[in-house]
Parts: sequence; C-alpha cells; structure tokens
Amino acid sequence: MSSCQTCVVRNRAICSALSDAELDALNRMGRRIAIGRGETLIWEGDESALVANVIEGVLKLSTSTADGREQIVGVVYPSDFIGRPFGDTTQHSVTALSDAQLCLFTRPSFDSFAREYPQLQHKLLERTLTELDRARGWMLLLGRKSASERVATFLLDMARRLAETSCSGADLHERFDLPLTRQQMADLLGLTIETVSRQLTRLRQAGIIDLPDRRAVVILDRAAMEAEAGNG
Amino acid sequence: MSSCQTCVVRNRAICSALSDAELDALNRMGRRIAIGRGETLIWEGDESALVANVIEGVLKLSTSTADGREQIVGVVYPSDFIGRPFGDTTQHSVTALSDAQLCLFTRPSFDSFAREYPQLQHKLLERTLTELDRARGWMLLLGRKSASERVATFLLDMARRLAETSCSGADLHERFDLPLTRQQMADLLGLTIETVSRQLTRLRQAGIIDLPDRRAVVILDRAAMEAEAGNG
DNA sequence: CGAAAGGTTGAGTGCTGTCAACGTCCGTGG
DNA sequence: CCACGGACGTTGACAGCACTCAACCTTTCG
Repeated sequence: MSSCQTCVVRNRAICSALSDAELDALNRMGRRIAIGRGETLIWEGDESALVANVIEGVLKLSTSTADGREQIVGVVYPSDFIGRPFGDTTQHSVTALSDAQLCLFTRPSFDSFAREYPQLQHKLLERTLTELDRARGWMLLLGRKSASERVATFLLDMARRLAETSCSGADLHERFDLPLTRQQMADLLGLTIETVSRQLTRLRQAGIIDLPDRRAVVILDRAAMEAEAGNG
Repeated sequence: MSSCQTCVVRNRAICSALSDAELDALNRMGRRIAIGRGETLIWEGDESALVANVIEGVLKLSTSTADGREQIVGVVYPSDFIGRPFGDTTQHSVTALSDAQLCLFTRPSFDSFAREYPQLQHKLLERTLTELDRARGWMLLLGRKSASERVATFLLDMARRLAETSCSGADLHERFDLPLTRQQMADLLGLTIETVSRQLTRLRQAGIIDLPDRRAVVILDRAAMEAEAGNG
C-alpha cells in the first residue's frame, strides 16, 4: 500500500488539514487507483457513490442535454477534489482527459470521516467556495463573451493553471501543452469545434500565439492576449 | 434587538446548525438590516468585508466585463447565505432585486465564529456544494441552450424556487410574480432584452403561458414548457 | 499501407444581436 | 384630475457572428 506520507499532493490537497496520524486513518479507508484517458469514473445523474483526490492527471466535469449537446463545467488538476460529498446524486460526469492517478473513497466512508474532522471539512469548504467563484466567473464567459474573447480567456486561464500545478514556480509558462482536444475546448467554451479552430488560426496569423503542434501553444504576445480576452 | 428565536429563517438558514445558546452568541455579532430594491450591498472585486443571511427578499449576484456587459451568476432567496467567507475578495456584486431584510456579519467575526462551530461550517459546506451544482447546471444553459430553451428553463426554475420559498408546500405555483425585470432576465440568461421579450411573446401566443401583467406569469401547459426547456 | 481520429478551411444559413420606433405603466407635480 | 416624464416592455427591420454542412488535410496507430 502506498503511503500518504510520500504523496505528491500531500501538502496541497485537502489532506493537508490532517496530521500524519489522522492521515493514516483516512488512508485505511481509501485506495489509490489509475484510470486511463477517456475513462469515465462518475456518470451524470448517478447516485453519488465515490469521491476522490486527484494525484496525477487532468479530468473534466461535464453535463449534457437530453439530445447530446455537452458542456464541460470544470477541469480538475492534481490536488483537486472530485465527487459530491454530502448529497445523494452527482450532477455531472467525471472523465479522465489524460491517464490519471486518484486517491479514491466511497462517499459514505468519506462523509462520516469528514464529519469527525472539522479541519478537513474546512479545507473542503475553502476549495468549494473557490470552485464556486471560478464557475461563476465562467458563467460570464459563457453568457456574455464573444468567441475570440472566450478562446483568449481560455488560453490565459490554462497557462496560469498549468503553471500553478507544475513545480516551476513563478514561471509564466508561455509555452504549454493543452490537456484538451479541440472538441473539448469547444465543449468548455460553449462553441463549436470549427469556431475554436478558426479563432486559434486567427490568433496565430496575428502573431499573438504559435501552435507548434496540435497540443502545444506558445503565447508570443501576452499583452495582446489580455486585450483579446477583454480584460482591461 | 430582534431575537433569532423568532427569525422566519431560523430553521432553514445555516443557523439551523446551532443550538439556541450558540445562536445567541452569533446574534451578538450580527445585526439585522433592511436594504431597498436596487441597492448594492457588495461590489465585485472589493475586499470581502461582509457576509449575511437573507431573511426576506430576493437579491442577485452579478459580474461584468470591463466594457459593461453584465451576467447574473446567482439569485438568492430567504434563508440563503451571501458573501465570501474565508477569502479576501468578493468576485461578484450583490444587489437587492426587491426590498430585503438581511442578517449581517462582518467577515472576520463570522469567519472566526464559524471556525469554532463545525456544524455551522458543515451547513455552509452543504449549501456551497448545492450552489456549485446549480451554477454548473446553469453553465449548460449558457453554453449550449437556445434562447427558447433558456427562457422556458428559467420560468420552470423560477416557479420551482418560488414554490420552495413560499409556505404553500407542494403547490406547483402555476402562477407567480417574477422578481426580475426583462433586462435582469436577459442578464441571467445570457440574452438580450429583445430576445427575452420575443420568446415570452411566442410562448404566450402558443398558449403555453399567460402574462397577465408585466411581472406575473401563468404556466398553462407544463408539459409543453418542459418540452420547450429541452428536458425530455 | 490503410483507416480512424483529430484538425483546418470554405460556403452558406440562421439565430440572436443591434438599432430604432412605439406602446404601456406608474409616480409626480401642476 | 390630468399632463407629463421616465422606466419598462414590445415589435419590426436588418445585420453579423457563430453554427451547419462539407471537403480535405495531418497525425497516429495497427
């Protein structure tokens, strides 16, 4: 069994609220699993049975209309928490965008453990409040921004979040690899794949970004990107 | 000083986690205030200084782009909690849509009180998780639904939430008064005022709803509304 | 090599936004 | 009481941005 002591997200995930001894107790309830790119761990509308910490990889949270239109409602990175504690249904699916490692718990056991450790609930509350702020910020993008603003905002957001997750500190990461396909970007931005592609091409032709390959992005002119994003 | 014992939201707000004695302690830190329709209590981007429970009235949470496009990111009702505890800035404005009564706390005092009462934090966590689910559900509407689906979804959602808030129990409330103007509906749905107006007119002409006056809505054909909303 | 998945580009359409005029409601003050 | 003004709402004409449909290109992998 892997030890929480050596876990790479030990000090960033909600586990950071716990002492080593408390963590041992939590560890006994959970297990570490690997899931492959494209695998879905939790399905929209299902009874909430699982929660987890992300150790490695990137996952999407998504919902769909009855006729199959999809919206990605969140993207989670290492140290993020997934699943719906303290509730009986999960409102969105959770699917791996890359191969991923999770620290998995059954919801009932997590719920009862959390009730006994207020510091753990406090960490979870802080995280949930931050996620709520993020979701509401995204509502502004979906409701009010143009396609070009959406794509630019997305690229800046992705650059920032990948920089936070990686260990290279304050590096602004002007180059990074997208963890999403064009279709997934479209599903996140409330656009079609063609519109995303056209906006990326436009930014490239304007000399604002470079696209060395289908996954890589280089931000050449950050000021112009900020302007495209409509901040300022 | 008004007593929490007789507060109309005593058993529905996060206060329900507290005993009468604990509530007295909380009560000593807070104060009850009235704010008028249109008044803004908290401004987007400001330092988070206040939190509150809604006792009476309806308020909106909103954000704007630099050039003034607005998106309403939440609508809160009696017993809901507003403000951003455990964080230094508020990401959205809070404005009264009707005259309202609030139970107000300064954030530092609320934060430190909450840290001492895990049951209170637990209630707040449950509420925040529910709000996050709701916000993510709204992202599907903003990103993927047509104008007619948005308006129909909104009307059904409003009917349901007003029924929950009012005391008439399981009554489906086929008639209700909108707490929002057409402009506010547009800002919530990511549409323009003209599109909202046209969709309402269309629903009325189709015999699905009636609009007795500018604030009232009567749902005449709930099945047709569900179909319009794209849930089926 | 061939097939499938992912991505780009082009042509045309349509939904929703923009601009504008007009209608309705309501409070205020003469 | 009535006239007036302003906020709110509706309707129409038109335009444009993003979607749809389609062809084609690139990369990957068996």
